Amino acid sequence: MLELAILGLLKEQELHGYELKKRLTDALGAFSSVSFGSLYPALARLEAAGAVQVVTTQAPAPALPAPAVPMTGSIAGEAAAFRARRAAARPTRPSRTRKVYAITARGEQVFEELLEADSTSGDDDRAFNLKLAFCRHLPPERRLGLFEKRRALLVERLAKARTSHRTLKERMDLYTQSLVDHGAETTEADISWLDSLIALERKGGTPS
Amino acid sequence: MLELAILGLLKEQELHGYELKKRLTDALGAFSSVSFGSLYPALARLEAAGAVQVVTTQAPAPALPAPAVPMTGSIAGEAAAFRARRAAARPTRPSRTRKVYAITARGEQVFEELLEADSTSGDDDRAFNLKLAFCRHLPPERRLGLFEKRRALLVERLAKARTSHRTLKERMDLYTQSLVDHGAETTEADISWLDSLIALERKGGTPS
DNA sequence: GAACCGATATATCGAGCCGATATGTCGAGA
DNA sequence: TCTCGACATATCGGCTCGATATATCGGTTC
Repeated sequence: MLELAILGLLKEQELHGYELKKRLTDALGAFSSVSFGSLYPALARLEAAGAVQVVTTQAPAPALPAPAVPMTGSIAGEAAAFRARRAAARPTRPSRTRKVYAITARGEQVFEELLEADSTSGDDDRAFNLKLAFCRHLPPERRLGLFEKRRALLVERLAKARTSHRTLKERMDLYTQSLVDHGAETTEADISWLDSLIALERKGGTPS
Repeated sequence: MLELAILGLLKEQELHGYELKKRLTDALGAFSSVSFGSLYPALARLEAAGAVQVVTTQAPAPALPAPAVPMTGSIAGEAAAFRARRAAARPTRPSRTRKVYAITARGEQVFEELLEADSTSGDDDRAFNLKLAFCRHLPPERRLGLFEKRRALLVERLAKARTSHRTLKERMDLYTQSLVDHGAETTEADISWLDSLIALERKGGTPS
């Protein structure tokens, strides 16, 4: 499941592990945190599978990522200005011992397989959020299929929750009842949201 | 995290592993699925820690296996109810090789510790749902503390999502933007729900 | 200028959880 | 009879996590 995120990010830009982790937690931190303990093994797996490839080690890679940091030569003062500039625009300063990864042709193939695979894990929600974050790489009809499959899953989950709530209401205490109720409402909201996504898709409003 | 659920169920009734799994997936299946691959090791851990205890093996199981347990289980499944009905209608003859577990005094202690522990895992949501399903065993003021701690976490998450959405909007495509938006709305709804739970708690409407 | 701190960067470890699978019993039905 | 599905326990490999180890670099502090 992490592979999908890694490949999705590498599809856009070559990155090293640390930066990869920062982008993952920045963009999707609310939904899923990523730890180094899973990131680095995942990168190793992908490399072993030929899906990614180390393109740079120990070098600042002058070609694309680093836009030639000017490095003002003044010695005294303006530490505040320097700090502000560093905080505002930070183009990934080069450092020693980093491994920059790039996606391979095989990796592109794996990426698409992962995007369309039925989530093997029981954690459907996280998987769908991840897929949504990268579904722009899918052709429109497959994207639509992804949305509708997700919608069907949510409808089924809602139905199960409703029958469960009806048949077990007497046995459940108020807290569990409230939990199930709220879960059902959340699922309803998810379905409505998916409906809006599907409608947008049918209209043809496909973004970049 | 599974320990909490196991102890919570065993607090109400002595059960064997298979039945334990069925009740878990029946009642909380919408939120978290439980597999044997985690259930049996968890039971072994709990037994090693002295939190549970095997009370019956090779159960002869006459009419009433559990002595003086009034079956007030609030967490029970539709299928479990069906089985109970069928068992009442026909004389149950199961079964060989099953291990019925009971909670110990030490287990009760562990249960309360788990209920109040800050979730060590990154999976806060599942953990809170589980805690809510068993929080009736907590004294009211601790229950309130649990709710308010959860509320604070959600507020923080919402704030982070909002700033993230503001600062990274340009980088994100429409799908990811929609995902973050919907996540924020869901979190808002969660906070409102928690507010209603807190209000109910302050009013003193403590159930069973 | 030395000593320290935080950010950068890679990597491993133990433990928990999951899906899949193995093993075996039992009752119902083809 | 013999197979099929439910019951029941248990293990295996794999993935993810939090914690931890290691090391460099820039900036702050004394």
